[in-house]
Amino acid sequence: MPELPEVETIRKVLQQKIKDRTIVSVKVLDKRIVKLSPSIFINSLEGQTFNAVSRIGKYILFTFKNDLVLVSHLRMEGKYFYLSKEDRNPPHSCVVFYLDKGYRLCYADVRKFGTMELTSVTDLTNLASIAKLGPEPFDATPEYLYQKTSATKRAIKDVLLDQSVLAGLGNIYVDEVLFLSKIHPLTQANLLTRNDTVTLLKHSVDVLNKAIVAGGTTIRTYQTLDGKTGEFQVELLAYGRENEECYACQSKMKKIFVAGRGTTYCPNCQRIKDKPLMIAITGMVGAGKSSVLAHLEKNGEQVYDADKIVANLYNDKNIASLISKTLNVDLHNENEVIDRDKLIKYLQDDISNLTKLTDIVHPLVKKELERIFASSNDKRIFVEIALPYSYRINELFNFFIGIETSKEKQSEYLKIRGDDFVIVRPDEEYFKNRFKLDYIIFNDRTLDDLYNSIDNILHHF
DNA sequence: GCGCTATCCTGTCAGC
DNA sequence: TGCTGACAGGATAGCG
Repeated sequence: MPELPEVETIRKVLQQKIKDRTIVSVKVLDKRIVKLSPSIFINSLEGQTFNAVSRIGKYILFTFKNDLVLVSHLRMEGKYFYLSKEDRNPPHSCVVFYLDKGYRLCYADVRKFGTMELTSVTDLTNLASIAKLGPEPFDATPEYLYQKTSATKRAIKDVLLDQSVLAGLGNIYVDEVLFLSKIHPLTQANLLTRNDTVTLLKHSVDVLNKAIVAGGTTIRTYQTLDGKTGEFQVELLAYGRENEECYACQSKMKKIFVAGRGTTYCPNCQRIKDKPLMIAITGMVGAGKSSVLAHLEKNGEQVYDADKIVANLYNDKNIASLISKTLNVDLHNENEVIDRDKLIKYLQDDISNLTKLTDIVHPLVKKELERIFASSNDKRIFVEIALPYSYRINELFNFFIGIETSKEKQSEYLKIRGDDFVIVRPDEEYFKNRFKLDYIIFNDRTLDDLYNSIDNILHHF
């Protein structure tokens, strides 16, 4: 996934290898890469001599001695190989440039996302892909960035990825820049201050410069055409560090999806301004989640119970109708809301019905929690939720507290409650995701001990 | 016009 | 062991 530092590293090596070399012939092995007729592409390039290799944003520009420019974008997996007579073309070769003295410049692209276009030096800035590029972070001013961010409500991560705003940053470096700037990736761009844009630009320039010195970042398959890999991955502070400790505060790094991109951030260092912290209280069935929630509420905290949200959904006529219609089964009672007895029977008839139901209900719970989050003025919100990791509901939460108890205590509790048959799945789910939790409380003593344990955690938020 | 999502594409890996 | 589906993400088309 080459971004500006990787492209710059590749450009430097290309410049050394192919300057003043002449293209004897060209073979287009995959037409999808070349954005014009292959025959025109080939005829235009044969006999041309490379003059310089430059770069704008993530685009590589091969300039020839007759004013022609080959504009190449590597997208996700594009690579150049400089090969001698004896070397075989690498797998997934798409375009081969046969050079003088028997050498070849080969473009290979596993996923065929890369592009090649032809233009002239004079028309370069009119080429659509180049014309819309914003300045690189090295050339942008805080005033420019502030003008761009204040004009949109999009998430700041989305804006920084937009090449028409700033050219050169991609998913990896945006995560790094936001981490260093202590800005949450989902922060609405128009809520940033001018000082924030100063910080963002400063860190953008710093990160890109450091990565260029390190020869780029090798996450998956990136390498330069002389086979070297980048070294910046060892310096990454955020990208790809989900569930690892934040280098600044030791909180567990979280992963969410922003603008369809995997995004890693620190929930403690990168908080959304003026928005509450969302803290999930999860854990084993019968371990004391509800007691913890009641204790927090008594102490003036804002609390919600996901089970109550579900119960409210079942009592909503529109939702009840949607559930019955989607599942194609009558679950109404005479008041047109969900009938609990019918629902339990429906679930007992076929265990796979549970998944069908949660496919409808869990996204609605997520929506309701999003609404609560968006409209709240509280400092923090606690939500008791048995399955926070399904349907990406976890993306709403900054921290997770797990409550556990001994098997003996749990069975005692379940005997009193008398419904242990439904409990297996939540506990399985809980233990599957246990390693992602920020705090775990083991509750096998008194209620006061449980309350003390939760109170001791609160000062972290 | 803005904001969001699907699409392109294939190797890799986790889960069953 | 082998199959399936999710995921990786830069750029863009298309939809509401």
